[in-house]
Amino acid sequence: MRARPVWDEGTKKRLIEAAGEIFALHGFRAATVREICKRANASVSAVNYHFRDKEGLYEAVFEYSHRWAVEKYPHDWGIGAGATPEERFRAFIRSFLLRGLGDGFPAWHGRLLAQETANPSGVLSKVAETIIRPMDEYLDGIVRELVRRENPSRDPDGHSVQLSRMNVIGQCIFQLHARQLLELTGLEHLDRPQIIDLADEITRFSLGGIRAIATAGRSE
Amino acid sequence: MRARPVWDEGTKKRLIEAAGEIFALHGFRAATVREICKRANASVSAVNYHFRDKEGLYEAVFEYSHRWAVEKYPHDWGIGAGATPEERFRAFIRSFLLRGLGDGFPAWHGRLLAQETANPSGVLSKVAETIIRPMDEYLDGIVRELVRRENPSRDPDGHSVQLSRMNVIGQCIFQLHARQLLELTGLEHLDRPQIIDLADEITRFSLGGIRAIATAGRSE
DNA sequence: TATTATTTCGAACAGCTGTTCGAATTTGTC
DNA sequence: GACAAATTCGAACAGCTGTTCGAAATAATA
Repeated sequence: MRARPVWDEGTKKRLIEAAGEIFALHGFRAATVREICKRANASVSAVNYHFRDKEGLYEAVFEYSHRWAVEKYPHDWGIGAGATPEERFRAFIRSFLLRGLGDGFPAWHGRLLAQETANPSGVLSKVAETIIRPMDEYLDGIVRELVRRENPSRDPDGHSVQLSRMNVIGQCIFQLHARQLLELTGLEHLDRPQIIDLADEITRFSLGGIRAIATAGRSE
Repeated sequence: MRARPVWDEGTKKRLIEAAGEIFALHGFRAATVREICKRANASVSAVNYHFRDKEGLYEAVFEYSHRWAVEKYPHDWGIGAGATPEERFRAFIRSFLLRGLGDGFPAWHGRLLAQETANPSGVLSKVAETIIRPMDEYLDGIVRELVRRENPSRDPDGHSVQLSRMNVIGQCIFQLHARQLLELTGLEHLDRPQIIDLADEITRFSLGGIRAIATAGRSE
């Protein structure tokens, strides 16, 4: 006569989605299993049954959100094969921000990465190889092209390229943090065109920055 | 016959410094009073005696580190009164990074801010007025000058200025996060000249970005 | 030295944490 | 419908959390 799991489509899936929101909001350590289960309308022991651990749940969340992210917003999102470096650069930033700010239901993908950046939990290293490294290498290729274009006379300086990459990612991740903070204090959600506008402005800013780095001498 | 507090210069001060390190490392919520007291060689009840709360300790840490920061690395660090906007901009970024990456003993000041950015604890709002807002307004003035210089024909667009500010701060905070992560995985500490080099590269990048934003039309 | 206030300590507290376990329930297969 | 496997549940667990409290120790004052 008590709660029958009829109205749902799998406790497992509900747990992953609830956990994604909570983990993205509080980080791994501060998030509690009980809060997750409450949001998922499941008992606390369900986590251990389906995922063995709180950590196992965390990994599952990462895997789930990563699969969703690369499927819905791949790095070359919305552009063709023969696109210019600028276009690919813009597409990369757009998809990055849409992954973290969009209202698609697992919109917490980017914020998970942001949380891990601020407070690495140890689980990160397991998924870093499958999530962060490919992203970083993809961006590296674009930046190298941009630098080479700006200064064809010599090979891009690896140090400068790395710095430019970090600056771009830093701007994007800061947007995720700032938005999360602002929305908690009662700011409206950004809709899709606004996110794209924001992405394009960051693109413009970063292109200017990369040019400034590329055209300068190696050392001051 | 037991531990006599002779060898120290005040439990209170030791607690604040130990707490600074731990809070900067784990954030407010994940840091534990017991770990702090262990590092400070004090009993757990000392926190409640001197600071009433864990939260009170946190506020004391902020106040302490803020006072240290503005004294040792003010925003106009190392430049004279009649400096150009570029020089003031560079000085701002240098002091920001030195506050968070330097090896001065409360080097955790910047990381505290970074932690609060990633996971606002509620205490932040109390200190935001005294720490973040002045910093933001100072930076705002510089960026406005830079934009006006680039495009004297019209007043700086407030939206663009805000975005440029966020981008600059985002790059700097990301450096703090990235460094903390890299150092945990066994990377060497940056020494002072390296930090200054890094600051100057970020300065160059950001100047290029600001110029790109300033010279572009308001809307695409 | 006697007396008072300040500081420190360890033990104990209630509450929350992740996890385990057996019973109850649902689902799948014949 | 009968049986077995998979799933869900609530209760209970040991461990850690921040905090409290009275006693012990120190410092200050006379």
